[in-house]
Amino acid sequence: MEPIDVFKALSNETRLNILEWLKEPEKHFPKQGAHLPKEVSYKGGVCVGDIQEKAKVSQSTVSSYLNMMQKAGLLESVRHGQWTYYRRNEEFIQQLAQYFKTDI
Amino acid sequence: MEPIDVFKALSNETRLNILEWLKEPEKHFPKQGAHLPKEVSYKGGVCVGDIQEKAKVSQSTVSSYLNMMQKAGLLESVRHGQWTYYRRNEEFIQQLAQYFKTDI
DNA sequence: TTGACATATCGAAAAATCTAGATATACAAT
DNA sequence: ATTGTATATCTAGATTTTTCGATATGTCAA
Repeated sequence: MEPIDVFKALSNETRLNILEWLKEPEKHFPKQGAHLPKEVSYKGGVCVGDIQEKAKVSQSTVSSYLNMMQKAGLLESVRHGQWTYYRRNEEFIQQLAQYFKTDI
Repeated sequence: MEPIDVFKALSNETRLNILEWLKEPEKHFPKQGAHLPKEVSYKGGVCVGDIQEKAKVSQSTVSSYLNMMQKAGLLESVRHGQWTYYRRNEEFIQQLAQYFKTDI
């Protein structure tokens, strides 16, 4: 875990919003999972396009944001067909909260 | 509390180090408190010069780092004579850990 | 009150980040 | 095969951050 990369990822309003939205995907992304067939269970995953629409930044920007957050460990993704679904990496975020509590 | 300012403050190796050093000032700053007279009790406070020496960045840089961290809420300071002593704002950091746990 | 020292602030160059549009890639449907 | 759609990558200009040296301010000591 690279704390600095995590903090950098969190140092941006839009990225922080994305992380919060993904806590309650069904609330913030009503159309969520529209393309996800049932045999692929990826609970809470939201595709890039839906996130882009809500975040109101360009497609390339949201793509690189998501990539950055994933590299930092905050998100995980799965590609299905032409869509990439991102969701929070709750296990990592849990560890992070622990790290924060004990190390910061 | 402005989470983004906090995360920006933590997005730098040197600043992160300073925060960690200040968890155990007597360990990391052996000469700590050399100028602090006993009647001023400011436990754990370390003066700018000592921090600069350890951080190995310029005086102006360390001064602005400390100011930034204080504005973010992470540090608090007291001036005594010609020295300014900085220490962790543990109460704030505590709240922060809580925020992190519940909101991130 | 002058000189020395600690810290803060200013101004600027270099580096990093932000963000978009253009293009590439991957897949789906026809 | 071709076209359309979703996402990723590339490129580049704008903005922000980093970091320093120079200078200013505040304080102590002689």
